[in-house]
Amino acid sequence: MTRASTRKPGEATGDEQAAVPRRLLEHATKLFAKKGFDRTSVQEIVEAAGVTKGAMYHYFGSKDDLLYEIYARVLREQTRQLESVASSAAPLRERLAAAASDVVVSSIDNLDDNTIFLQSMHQLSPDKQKAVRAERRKYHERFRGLIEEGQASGEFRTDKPADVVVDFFFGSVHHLGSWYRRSGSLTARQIGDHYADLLLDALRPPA
Amino acid sequence: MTRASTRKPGEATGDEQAAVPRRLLEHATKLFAKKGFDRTSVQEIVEAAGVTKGAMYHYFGSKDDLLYEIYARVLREQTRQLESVASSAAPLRERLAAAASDVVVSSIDNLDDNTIFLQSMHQLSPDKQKAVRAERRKYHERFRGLIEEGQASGEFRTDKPADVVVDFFFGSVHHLGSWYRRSGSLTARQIGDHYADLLLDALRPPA
DNA sequence: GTCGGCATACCGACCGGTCGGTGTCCAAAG
DNA sequence: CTTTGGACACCGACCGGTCGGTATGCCGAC
Repeated sequence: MTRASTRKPGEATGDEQAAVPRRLLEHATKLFAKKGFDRTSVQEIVEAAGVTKGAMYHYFGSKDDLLYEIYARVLREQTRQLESVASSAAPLRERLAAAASDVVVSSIDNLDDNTIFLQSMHQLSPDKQKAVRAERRKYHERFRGLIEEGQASGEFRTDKPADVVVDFFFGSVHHLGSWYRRSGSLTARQIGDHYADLLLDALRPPA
Repeated sequence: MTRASTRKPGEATGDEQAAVPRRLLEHATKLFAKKGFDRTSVQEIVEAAGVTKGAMYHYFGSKDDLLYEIYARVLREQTRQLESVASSAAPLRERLAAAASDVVVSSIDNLDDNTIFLQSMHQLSPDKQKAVRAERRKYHERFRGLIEEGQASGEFRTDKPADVVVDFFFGSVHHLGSWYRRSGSLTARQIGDHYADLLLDALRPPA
């Protein structure tokens, strides 16, 4: 209407640059994190993204779909990152420390996604929830593999089951969103290194 | 009508023993934990509790109120328990280990309340949310005090800020509900002791 | 002309909360 | 002993509003 310039779909137009699906995902993420999934209406999302419901239901099958896409993107990214660090040639302790610190930093960088994961996972439809859980599981198993490697080599204590340690650590990571504030005195990397130190030292064989 | 026996209000009647407010709280807890706060309708709660909406709004001011009462009860109990352990005469390391293990056990015993805390806290009205946060904060500060005591005495490492360690640990605790299953091979106390060990060992001064 | 890419109007379901009533018990009056 | 009155505990129909989703139409590009 008001905007008469010819443009190819998906191309930038100046103020509202990104393609429609991207904008929807972006604003949905922010709103879900701030108000929760159920309390964010589709109307709010499309208004924030500057489109209408028709546009949204043109690209996404449902409100659930939106949430699922947000999850899937984050999970893919974190899995990719872990795989890259874990399979490097560095010594085991360094690989684990890097993986631990990295996941903290990336969780802080994307605090919104993290918050959503925490609060809204259980509101997904059962089958989509299953898909997300399976992906998350793969991630945890890869991480656990690092710990088991250290237990086998004698570098890490063996009196604590590796899966308990993994759940222990990722509990901490998932909860970053509930207390970390950017205004705090510590940077994301500092927190990440602290967390990695705590994990590594907790894994030292007992005296 | 059908029940003609004389009884004092609040007294057991056989099949539906507990008083109405108690029953409401109990069933609300289960439903909130299973389906989330927003997805549980007042109608469902009162049906599960075997009463009507009129009864519920007679005892509680709102659906929010129900949630708040659930929180408050758990927080009071955990605070009481921590205070009792922390102020005992035992050596510091034992007090901290007991406090850590206890909070894990109590969190597992009341997995539902824990789940709700995680998922629904942000859906409370702002002022009630503030009240809950303040109470939670007091709890954390008491716990942090134990760690600072050990840092001052040289028993614990001082290169990690105590509040980071507290958030690290309680992240793990709050997330128990997302993975712990009663069908698993470890008892609540075993998990608690594992977690306490990990915490205490992570706090050992570095080599 | 027809097809993708939206906009707009609208539907039916549901939800939290309200409100006028009802049964029961107890205590004081007669 | 009987009556009365009213406090308490609860019932359940109902209301205003909101929400996810859909049906239909328009419009420029090819």
